[in-house]
Amino acid sequence: MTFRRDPEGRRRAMLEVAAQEMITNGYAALTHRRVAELAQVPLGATTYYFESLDDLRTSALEVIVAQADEEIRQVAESIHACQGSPAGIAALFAAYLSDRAKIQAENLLYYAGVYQPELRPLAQRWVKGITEILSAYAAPEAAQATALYLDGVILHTLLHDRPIDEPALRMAIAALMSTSLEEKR
Amino acid sequence: MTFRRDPEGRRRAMLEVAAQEMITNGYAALTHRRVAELAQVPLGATTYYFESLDDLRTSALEVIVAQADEEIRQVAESIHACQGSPAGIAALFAAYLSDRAKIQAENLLYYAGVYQPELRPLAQRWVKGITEILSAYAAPEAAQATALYLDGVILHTLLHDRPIDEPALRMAIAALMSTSLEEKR
DNA sequence: TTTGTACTTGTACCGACGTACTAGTTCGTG
DNA sequence: CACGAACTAGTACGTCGGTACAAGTACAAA
Repeated sequence: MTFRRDPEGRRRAMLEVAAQEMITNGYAALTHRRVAELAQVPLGATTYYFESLDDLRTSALEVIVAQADEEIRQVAESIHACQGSPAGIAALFAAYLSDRAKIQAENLLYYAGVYQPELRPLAQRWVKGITEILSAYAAPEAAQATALYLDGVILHTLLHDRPIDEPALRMAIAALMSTSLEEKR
Repeated sequence: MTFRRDPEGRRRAMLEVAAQEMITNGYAALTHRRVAELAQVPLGATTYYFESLDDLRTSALEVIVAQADEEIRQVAESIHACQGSPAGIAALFAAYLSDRAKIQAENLLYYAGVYQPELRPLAQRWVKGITEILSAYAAPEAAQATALYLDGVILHTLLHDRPIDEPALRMAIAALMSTSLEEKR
C-alpha cells in the first residue's frame, strides 16, 4: 500500500485518481471501490477521508478547477505576450485543443454544473476567466462572445476527430474581437 | 396500467419517459425501474421491449434526435423567412434559448457523444444542421463559426440564470457571418 | 511506560439494479 | 373451438455499490 501513514498524500492520491476517473469515464463512473483500486488504498480509506461519495466527487472537481485556474493564469500571460492579437490567441488555443484530457475536464465541469446548480460557479470559471483576459483587448461583449465561441470549439473538438483548424479560429476570433455593440446598432 | 395491449403505445411511452428522465436528471439517471414507474408499465415490459438498458438509452436518444431534427427543420424555415439576417437569427435563437428542456436535451446528446464515440453522429447533427442552414447566407467557415458560437451560448445558458441578451447575440452573429477566410489572409 | 488520538484495514449489511424467467392472458387464424 | 404467437406481469437471482463498523496499529504527549 502506498502512502501508509501519510494522510495528506493519501487524500491527494485519491483526489487525483478520482478526478482522472471522472474525466476519462464520465461523472457517474466514480465509485469508492474504483478509487481505492486506482489509488492503491483500502476501501475504508475512501470513506475515512471523505464523508460521502458526493463529497469525494465535489472535492475532486475542485482539484480540477484548481488545475484549470493555473492553466488560465498561464494562458493570460501568453495572451498578454502577444498583445491579444487574434493570430496569437488562435495559435495558443489550437495548442490547447490538442490536449484532449484538458478539454474533457472542462466538459466534465460543465456537465456537473448543468445538473447540480451549486457547482455552477466552478463551471463558470473558465469562460469568465477567458472573458476577463480578452477584455483587455476588446469590448466586454466582444470578449465574452469570443469566449463563448471558443467554448463551442471545445465542444466541437470533443465530438470530432479533427479539431477546427487554426486559420478558421483566427478568422472567427478576429471578427468577434473587433466588434462592439455600438458598432452594430 | 396504461397502454395495455397496445405494444406501439407502450414502447413509445417508455421511450418518451426515458428521454425525459435523462434530459432532466442526466444520462446515468435512467433505470429500468424508473422507466417502468414513470410510464406506468410493469418492470418486465421494459426488458421485453428493449434488449438491454443500453438499448433503451440509445433508442431514447434517437427519439430526442428525431425531435431535434424536426426543430431544425422549423428553424431553417424561419431563417429563410428572414433571409438570414443576423437580427432575425438572433431573435429566433433568443426564443430557442428560453426553452431549457430543449437545450438540455442538446447537451445530453453532447455528453453521450463525448463518452460513446458511436453516438457522436447523433451529437454532431445539431451543429451540422445549423451550419448548413447558415451556409446559404455566409461562407462555409463563417457559417460553422456562427454555429459553434451558438453552441457556446447554449452551454452558457445552461450554466447561468440569465441568457445572453439579444443585442449581444445579434452583434456576434453579424460579425461572424460577414467574414470569410480570404478576407483575413 | 501508559494512554489517547489519529489512522488503517477488512468485512458486512442492505438496498438498488440489470436481467432472466415462469406462469398467465389475449387474440388472430385455421 | 383449438392453437400458437405475441404480449403481460410479477418474482427471483446474482452483483455491485454506499456506507457502517469493529478491531487493530502507530505515534505523540504526559
